[in-house]
Amino acid sequence: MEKTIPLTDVSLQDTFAAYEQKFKALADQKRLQILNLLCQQESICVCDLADMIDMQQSKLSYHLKILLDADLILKETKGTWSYYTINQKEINHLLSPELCCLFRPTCC
Amino acid sequence: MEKTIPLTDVSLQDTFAAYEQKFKALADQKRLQILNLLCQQESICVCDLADMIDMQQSKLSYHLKILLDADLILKETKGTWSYYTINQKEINHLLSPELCCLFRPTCC
DNA sequence: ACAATTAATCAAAAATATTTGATGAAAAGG
DNA sequence: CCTTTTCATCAAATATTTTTGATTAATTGT
Repeated sequence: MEKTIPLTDVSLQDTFAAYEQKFKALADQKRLQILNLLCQQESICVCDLADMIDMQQSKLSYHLKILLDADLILKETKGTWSYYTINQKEINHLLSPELCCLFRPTCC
Repeated sequence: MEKTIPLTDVSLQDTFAAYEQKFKALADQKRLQILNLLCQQESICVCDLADMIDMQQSKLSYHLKILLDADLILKETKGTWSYYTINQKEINHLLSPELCCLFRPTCC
């Protein structure tokens, strides 16, 4: 007979999988620095950000994609420029008020 | 001439490094499941936990060490048993109230 | 039309993290 | 004592993530 798994456990596993992706995105110094900057800046384009954190463009795009896929940042394209902003709602849902000054906007 | 870095930036980098470790510890489904269980249970020993999540002992010890090193859980040894508890203070410092039911104790 | 700029993507290499099974140390119980 | 239980640690194998440099596509300014 097959091993059965309670339905509630299945959806809990899905929940953990979703949080895994978000915490993975947060689990990197460089990405935390990016969030910290986006948190103070309204919106920044890739080339400006590359200057600010001294990181080559392809590497920065890689890290931005990870944050974007985790829904922690948002992207708006204007012409050849890509402007990124922090996803305030998602960050606030995830992180404590104590982390507000570093990563949560509108807080301090 | 050497490139100089402002002092405040140096300590910001240290802060990001510290959070990187904590978010890395959270960035795994199995570890989130462990935290979720510890959150409801006061304290659990390794062998009971191994049964609960169906994971071999050496693997579980590996994951527990990562959570312990990140200060997200605490360990107390009694005889041959190791009992682990959630580090409520640290978890509360890190995660939002919205995540209370999954990972923050005393909340729900 | 052409050259330059912006940024995403790709494949290969390098670096890290995880899994596995075995071993060892410490304590418990007969 | 001797056997069993509990749990941490180790080295090797595997898997995943990150970095790098090159290429591509779209757009801008001349």
